[in-house]
Amino acid sequence: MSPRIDEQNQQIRDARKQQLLEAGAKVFGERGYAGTKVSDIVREAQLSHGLIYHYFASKEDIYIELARTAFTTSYETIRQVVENGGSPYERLKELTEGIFAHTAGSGYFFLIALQTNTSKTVPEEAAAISKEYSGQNLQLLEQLFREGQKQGEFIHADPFKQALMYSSMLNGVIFTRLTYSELEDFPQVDQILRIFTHAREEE
Amino acid sequence: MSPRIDEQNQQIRDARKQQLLEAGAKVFGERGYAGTKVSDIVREAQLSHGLIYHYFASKEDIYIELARTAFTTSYETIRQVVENGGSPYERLKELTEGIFAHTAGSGYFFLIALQTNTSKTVPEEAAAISKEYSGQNLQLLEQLFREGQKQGEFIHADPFKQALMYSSMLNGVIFTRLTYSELEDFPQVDQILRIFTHAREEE
DNA sequence: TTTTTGATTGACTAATTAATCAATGAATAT
DNA sequence: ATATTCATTGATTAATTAGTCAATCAAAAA
Repeated sequence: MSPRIDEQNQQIRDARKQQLLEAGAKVFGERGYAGTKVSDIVREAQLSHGLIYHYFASKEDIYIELARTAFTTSYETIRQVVENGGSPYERLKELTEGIFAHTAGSGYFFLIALQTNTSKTVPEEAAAISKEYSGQNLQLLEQLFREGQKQGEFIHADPFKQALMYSSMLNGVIFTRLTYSELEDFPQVDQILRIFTHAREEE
Repeated sequence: MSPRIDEQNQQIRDARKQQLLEAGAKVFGERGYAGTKVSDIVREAQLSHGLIYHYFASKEDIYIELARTAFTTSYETIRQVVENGGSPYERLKELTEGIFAHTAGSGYFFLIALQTNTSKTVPEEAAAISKEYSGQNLQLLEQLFREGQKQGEFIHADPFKQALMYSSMLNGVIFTRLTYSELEDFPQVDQILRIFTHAREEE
């Protein structure tokens, strides 16, 4: 009776949706929400214009789903490392290296998170998600800095500001690296972390 | 014969153009090129929709003029400080403090320069200007790091990468500060510059 | 082979936004 | 007062882009 069984249809649907999300991540990341046309996404995905509306209600909808993914994964990444064992410095280093490794090839989800955080033109719901998670991420980092200061590994300074400084710096460096992707050994994690630690000549 | 003398007309024209450029800087900075409507600019400037086309050929045109201003002034700022007297560290510190002071209230020109550098949706001519000046700015910084390393003030590392690191970090921090503008004493310039100097406990 | 179901297409419509232009307004010399 | 010139307006047109939908296609059961 059915030309395809449900499971097969589900597989097709999953694959197409994934294809559209990946294409969306790329073009939204590169061109921003307002700068991206629906036609850009479907061209990247090599699908027809109409099909995107079979899987998403609107351009806003696909962006919101991407933003949600970006924030939940970044939060989980940070939480896992921060709640890990090891000294605060070790955890901060592991986190930093992990983030750089993760954004090495394509930082599209990073870019989506960043623009969702900062742009006034993203869908309202995405901005709301961003606000929620950004605060949580900062709290995790703040706690890490607090511990590191208590244990004497980190210099004393307002932990919240240190968390802000850390994420600012990360944003800046990752952003730059997406432009100069051919550079090897950029950035040097140890060098960056010197901002937060006590003086010591080289590692 | 003439209802207004040329000089008067010129004054009016100058004032209006300035008004539109300031409004444009604000909304382009906040919303990006693609996210900005011509109606956003004229609303901000409190002028009629039609008038913007009396002073600029197109939305692209006004953006290009803003981008040019952003890049020429940033280049001049950097050049002046870098070619100043003082040790490399002193000059780097002066530059950094100057940039933070300059972008304290509204960093609209900073934001325009940044997005012109990184977005794929800005007018082609603006992107060309950006490419030219960004390279020049980096060269100035690279030279400063080279000198600082020669004189022993700065740690040894590829001067180009240090210049990139410096500008990345600046971008990240200024960006963050535009969101958290209520923060006092953020960032601490001395703390940032520790990335580039030899170990020493506090200043 | 035929039928059925749901994915897929792309021409079409609707909505948004850039750009135009005929009409108006404000200031000043005559 | 009137005439002149140029800045200014906003309704209108043009161009772009989001979203729709009737028709088509592909795969498998009957």
